Amino acid sequence: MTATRSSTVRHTRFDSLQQEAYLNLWRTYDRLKVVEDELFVKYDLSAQQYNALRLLETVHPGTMPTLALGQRLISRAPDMTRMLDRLEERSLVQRERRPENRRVVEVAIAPAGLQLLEELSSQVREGHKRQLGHMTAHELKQLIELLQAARNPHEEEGSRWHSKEKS
Amino acid sequence: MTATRSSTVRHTRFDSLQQEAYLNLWRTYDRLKVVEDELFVKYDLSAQQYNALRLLETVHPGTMPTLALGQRLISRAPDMTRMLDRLEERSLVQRERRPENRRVVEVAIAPAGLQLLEELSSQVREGHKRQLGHMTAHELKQLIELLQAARNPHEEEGSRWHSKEKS
DNA sequence: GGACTATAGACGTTTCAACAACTATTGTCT
DNA sequence: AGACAATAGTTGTTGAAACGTCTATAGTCC
Repeated sequence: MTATRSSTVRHTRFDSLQQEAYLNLWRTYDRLKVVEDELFVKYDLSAQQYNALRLLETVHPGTMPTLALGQRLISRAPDMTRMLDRLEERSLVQRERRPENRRVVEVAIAPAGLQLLEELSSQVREGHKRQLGHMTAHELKQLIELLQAARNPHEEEGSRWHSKEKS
Repeated sequence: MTATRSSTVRHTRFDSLQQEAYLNLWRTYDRLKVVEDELFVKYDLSAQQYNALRLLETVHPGTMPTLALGQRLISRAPDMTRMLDRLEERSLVQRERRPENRRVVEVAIAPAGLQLLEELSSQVREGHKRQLGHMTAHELKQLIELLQAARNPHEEEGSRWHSKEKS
């Protein structure tokens, strides 16, 4: 009687279904992140920086206060100042203080930043295809919905990531 | 005629379904990670370190070579040496070189490490409940399956994270 | 069995992230 | 108007991650 991998054994590595889900989430994120990072390192960018540029692009030619930008990033960024320092050094963004309120620093994407995004756009698209191109549209939609449901209680009510109840 | 949020508008923030899925994955991981980190900082641990201790626990009272441990962690860790330095300083693990092969360093969890895990176990369980306790078992299983499918092509064939085809 | 290669880890350095403390500016309250 | 509080960033510091290089040991092949 050799022991076969029966489905009742399946969860032995995990303490609970919640844990299994979380560790799978972590692992999956980590694996897919590798694909994305491969692309960005070639341009000396972090995913987070790319994300910031993308956000600034959406308001271009307008601007955005430093902190507002930080709050809208996917992953929380407590050190916007230095991140913007690096982007500004490379002329990817511009900063200015306006006389109306000299506390806030308004940030805008610079021409070089727009050009970089342009240059990257097709590669990023291909990267996402390499990451998840093997999944069907139906699977992806289902995954997205479940992920939203999973994090929803952890999002603030008004956040762009928060989704309201269906009913 | 006020514009309602019709479902056709839903994807405007994303370039593709793959991108939407990946960014949702990232965001969800980031949000849930916050919950876990809250717990671990109280014990001056990183999630990665906790993970390493858990792995060592599974082989206790046996040992594991440094690199093997690094490869089995959820997220890749290129600097096991110093991570183990820190754990050893706190007497959570022990290391030794054996005469059979003086290249490899065998790592074992130490009594203090076992005790720490014991101390943490219920809190970790509660943490996972706080993270995902609002999801039904069915949803969690579905999520797990989709996550596995999503990362599967990015796992090595023999990895503990790789799942074979169903058929 | 000596040269060559492969393996396992350690170490030096640079860069980033996180946290706290600090500065400058504006708003509020009496 | 002056004192106090709140807002928006900045800066210092410490710890950890990433990367490549370096050392020690073991296996392989004339």
